[in-house]
Amino acid sequence: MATQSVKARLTTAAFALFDERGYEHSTVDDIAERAGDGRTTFFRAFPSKDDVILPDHEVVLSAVKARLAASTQETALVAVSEAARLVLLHYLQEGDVARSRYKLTSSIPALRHREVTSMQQYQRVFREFIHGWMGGGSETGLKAELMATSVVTAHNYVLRRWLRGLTERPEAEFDAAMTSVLELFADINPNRSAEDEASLVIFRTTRQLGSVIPALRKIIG
Amino acid sequence: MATQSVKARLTTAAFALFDERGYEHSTVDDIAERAGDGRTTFFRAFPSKDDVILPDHEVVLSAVKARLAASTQETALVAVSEAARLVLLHYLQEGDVARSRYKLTSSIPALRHREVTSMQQYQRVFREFIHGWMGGGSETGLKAELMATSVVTAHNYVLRRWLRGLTERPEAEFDAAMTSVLELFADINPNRSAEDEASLVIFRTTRQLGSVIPALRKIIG
DNA sequence: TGTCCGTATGGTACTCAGTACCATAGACTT
DNA sequence: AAGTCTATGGTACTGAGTACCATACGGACA
Repeated sequence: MATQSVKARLTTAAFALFDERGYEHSTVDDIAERAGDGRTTFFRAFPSKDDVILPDHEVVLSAVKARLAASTQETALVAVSEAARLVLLHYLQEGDVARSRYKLTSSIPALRHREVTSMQQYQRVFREFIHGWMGGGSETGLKAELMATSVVTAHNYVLRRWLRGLTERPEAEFDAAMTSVLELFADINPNRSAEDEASLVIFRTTRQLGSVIPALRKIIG
Repeated sequence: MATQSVKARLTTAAFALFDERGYEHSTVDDIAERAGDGRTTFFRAFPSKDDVILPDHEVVLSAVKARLAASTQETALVAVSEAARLVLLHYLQEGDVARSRYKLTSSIPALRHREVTSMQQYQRVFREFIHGWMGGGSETGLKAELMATSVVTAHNYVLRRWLRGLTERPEAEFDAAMTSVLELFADINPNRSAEDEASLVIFRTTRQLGSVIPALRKIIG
């Protein structure tokens, strides 16, 4: 065990104890002792007891930031989608650990708070990135925020379905969810130019087609 | 002061102390003492130290639930909008108290967590209501969640602008924000029937209008 | 080999939030 | 007047989080 890193040792010890006795009945002393470390070492590795259930949050968050930073103005939306995908993939790779965590965060308020906070951090990163992509003006502030929360919400929705065992194809569902989110905001894509696209909008009206066509012809010219 | 309720006494004492010494340097003992109460009384009024910052969260949350419950299938969207408005109005009525809280939640992580949690609770109420309105099927789960988060996000966006002193007309901005959110989701309104509305969709194409009209005429009949 | 130094770790003592339990003071009933 | 119910205060305890100190380990250098 001494070959593992401090964080890894403490994390496995903590998950084992939480599983055996529950979260509240496992003290930080217990966790440190089972890991063969001192209490002080625990608090050096994790700022608080809660943080042991999301041991590599910082790493994933950095990966998200890096993925976003590596994009251009044209590939921004792809970057957003793939950055969110990174988070999902991390959970999928964790497998049973992610499931154990889900059990804990579902039942212990303190841990749910911790998880919500981490999601807020992702959301903030996405919001700032999207707002910057839109130019950063005050008139796009709300739209950027709506888009960021929607991306995170879609991610969480698919993640939760997978954690509950409701889907065998989380990645496919994620892609579908992300597509529908991006479609929702498609009209505010600042890269879309009127010239190089064949946009098409349909109105249905109670008026006869013949009475509308002259006006249409006048508009299109 | 003895005429005030326990909660009110403790709240004013807490805000005063937080303002003087800061949150971390005000212990629960200090707050209770200044309010003229015992420490036990504090924890009977508030489940934790954090909660003193949102003393009537439960009341507002109940009001939101009540407003939603008092709606019909047809007035659901109005109810959502007005329920969210209730939350905003409560903050506006608080005035400087809301501003003091904003200063605290902006700088103290523990209090920010507390506020985020309360917003999550609103979001949950909206999500369940909207999902029920949509029929509760699994195919509408994501849409309901997106809509609920968007409503809360729009509310928070306007609220934060007001808290920062960026707007003199928070209610008008709220209405505008809520309108744009509801427009965003307008196509998934389950009450909309094809018969009694004049829907209109426009496509722009590179083809000449004359070459498209025959096909259009064929469709509309 | 011995000394020096920076770093990682463990231990101790303290503050304070949160819980459990008990005692008492009013208020209201019968 | 006795009894009961509720609100409150007090005391003692657990455990998270912090500050500080001591020591052990490992490499650099003489």
